[in-house]
Amino acid sequence: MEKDNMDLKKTEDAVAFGSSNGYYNNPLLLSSAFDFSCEVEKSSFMELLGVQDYYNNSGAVLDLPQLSKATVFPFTTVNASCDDTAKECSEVLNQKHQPATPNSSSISSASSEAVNDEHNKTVEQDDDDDDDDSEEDEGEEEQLKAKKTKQKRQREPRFAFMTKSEVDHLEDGYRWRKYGQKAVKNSPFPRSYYRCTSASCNVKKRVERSFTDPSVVVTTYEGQHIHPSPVMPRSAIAGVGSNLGSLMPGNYMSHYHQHRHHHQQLLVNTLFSLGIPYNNSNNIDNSSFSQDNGLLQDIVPSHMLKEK
DNA sequence: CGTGTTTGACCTGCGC
DNA sequence: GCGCAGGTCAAACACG
Repeated sequence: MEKDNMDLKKTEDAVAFGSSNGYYNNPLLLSSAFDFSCEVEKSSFMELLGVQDYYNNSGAVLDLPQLSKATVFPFTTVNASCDDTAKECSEVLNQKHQPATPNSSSISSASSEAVNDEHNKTVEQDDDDDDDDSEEDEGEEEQLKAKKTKQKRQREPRFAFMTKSEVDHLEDGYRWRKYGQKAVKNSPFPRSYYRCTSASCNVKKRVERSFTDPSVVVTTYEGQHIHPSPVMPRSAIAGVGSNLGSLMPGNYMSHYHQHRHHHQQLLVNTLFSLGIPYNNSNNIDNSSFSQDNGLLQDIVPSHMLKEK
């Protein structure tokens, strides 16, 4: 498990990069959270998405038929058991998440700011192994106590992605119930808090509009769904929605694989919400998903994985 | 009536 | 200790 954490930490080094390709002129900026743990996977994944061009360690310019172009940033991977304090993590990330191209486009910096800002807030978790989720629900005092302790100890892994969209709450294949809204300091746009409506699923998400670029929506997910997406298309369900991340107990997969799975799921959900088939340029038949493992290779043709 | 949203109050953590 | 900001709760409300 510790090794997994280390791997995940490495992926946190991913930086939100600006692109010199003027992607901000494109109708859609899609920035998502992927932890490409190795170059093979990264290239394969992007190839899968129909990426025409990508750069090592930088944002990739996607050339998707339905989108014109979009940019994917690998960022905001948060491991679930970082022992460091949030402060320490934030400091590290602050240093590392400087735009690679300082003179990149305005939206790039704006996005990066948003990302960094989000990231700073995102990288806060504790590693309480002594968690016992025993909660007595007798007596209001006990409830309150439980609430307090629970709130303090539990912090699910979070990650964010940014989407250029006119609507704040993007359809991602799951049903959400809004449970709060707060004004954000230094921003005219409020932050909305949503919770997955599925029983016993504690996934939350925050949605806020970047004040530096009001056309960009920053969505932050916390936790992982323990159920299939109720409204996912069959292809996506076959590829992601019904895989281990949905069907297996949370502790079955390593954190690492859970993250990978979740990021894939996020991408697929996001692309789906935008009307983009995630396998648009590949002949991936559903049979290949029948025994997936929630891993990248489950949605990437095998020949891609062989490429080095 | 069930489901989801709104919104003010409250709690918590953090910096000073 | 105090103030602030983020996050959550829950009653009231809206809507189909």
